[in-house]
Amino acid sequence: MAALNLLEPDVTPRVSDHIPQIIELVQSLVDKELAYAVDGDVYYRVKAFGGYGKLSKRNIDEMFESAGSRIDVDERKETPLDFALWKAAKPGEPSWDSPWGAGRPGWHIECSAMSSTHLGDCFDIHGGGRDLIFPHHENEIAQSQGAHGEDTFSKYWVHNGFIDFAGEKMYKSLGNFFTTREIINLYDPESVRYFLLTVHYRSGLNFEVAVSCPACGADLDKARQESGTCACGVTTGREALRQRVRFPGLEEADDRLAYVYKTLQAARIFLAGAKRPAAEEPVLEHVATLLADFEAHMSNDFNTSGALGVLSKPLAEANTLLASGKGVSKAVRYLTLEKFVADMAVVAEILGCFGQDADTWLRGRRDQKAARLGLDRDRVEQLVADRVAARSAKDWEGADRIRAELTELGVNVQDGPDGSQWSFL
RNA sequence: GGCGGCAUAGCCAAGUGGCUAAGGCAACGGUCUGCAAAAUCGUCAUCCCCAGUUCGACUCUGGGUGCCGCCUCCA
Repeated sequence: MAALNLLEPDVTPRVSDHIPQIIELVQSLVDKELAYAVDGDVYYRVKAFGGYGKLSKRNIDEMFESAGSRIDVDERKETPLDFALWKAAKPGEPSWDSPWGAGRPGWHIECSAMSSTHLGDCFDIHGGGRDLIFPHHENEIAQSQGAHGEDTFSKYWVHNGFIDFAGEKMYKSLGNFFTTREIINLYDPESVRYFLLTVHYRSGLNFEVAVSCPACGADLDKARQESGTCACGVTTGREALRQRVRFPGLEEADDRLAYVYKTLQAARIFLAGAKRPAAEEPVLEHVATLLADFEAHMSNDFNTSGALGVLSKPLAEANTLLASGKGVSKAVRYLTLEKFVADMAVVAEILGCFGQDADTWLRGRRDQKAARLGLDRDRVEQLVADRVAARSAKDWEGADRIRAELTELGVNVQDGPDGSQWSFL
């Protein structure tokens, strides 16, 4: 979690530490006749709670009719929709004493009990996967509002979509999923975070999976990923195939992140080497509205995708300014870049992205890749130095020869006003 | 079978009852560069199908198709 820049929860409550609160909550529902006890079980009387179904937009009357058509109904319940708040103990199960005998909590009640214990009867946001909307969250509402009143419990619901790998399902030959650990071993955790941010939280997210044949290096299409057999005739086992997995979506995210960091880095270098103008002047249009545009999207149900989108124009504007001061005054150039850097810091704080030191991030990215590819860095540095020497002697042929050599190694050299930098192709 | 959600360019993905339907990737064409890369500029969609409502719908309603989720002691 820390690697993904997620904050630690303040409280991680355990059900077994809240049995008294749970019993108290169940009792209050019984007292209000919203629940009834049968043979040591306690069930919620769904029909007695008027708002049932409002979260999942289900019609309760239709549900009463169709419920039970697929499963056997416990005859002791008043209606099939009634759900357990407390279950009588079965032999061998952990249990606690209660007014209804030894038993354990039902499967929704702890959320109601623990949320009111730690957050109070009313709180702002309740999250969860969209698969939990019915019945889990619906039942939580029935329990909490039944006990505490109609205007209590969560003000907003945040239901997130799911992550898929390679579309509908995973391939048998690859296994069914990849862990976060496996993925951040391959890609920078911040790139993963950025990738997650490129879609709205309510939408699902698909990790496209690319796999190449260990024998010939050809990319395997879906059918071949499934079978593990390449066109070249070689069949690869699951573990070996998993070693060959790439996530194109994450690579794209990683490149985008690098673009942002490079821009930020260049802007900081520029500002460090220039003088701040004495008088204030209006900054260029896209940078001027960056923060307001960004926040408008974020304020609209955490639209991170839209928010990321509005960063493009100011980013390009900054890069244009960085490349040349043509057409703008020195003051506007400086002040625009200054505001760009400052506002991006605010954006970084909100997103948990773009907040690292650009030099460190960029260098770390390159070093990690060099290590993974087993690149001989000393040799690369030497070749780059040789090429710089050749260039300053205007030995273009020699310089080109060295560039070709570096290309062989998968390395690209960029010539800039401040010298030559190398990176990966 | 029932209920809920989604369906936007080659790919990813925002968005709106009427103004140019964001942005990214890819592609193509410029600028820049000794070469190149990076950067930058430009080009690239009428929004799953059918029928309605409306002066006008991609955006609303109904039907269809496809995909996802739930209805299974998993919270």
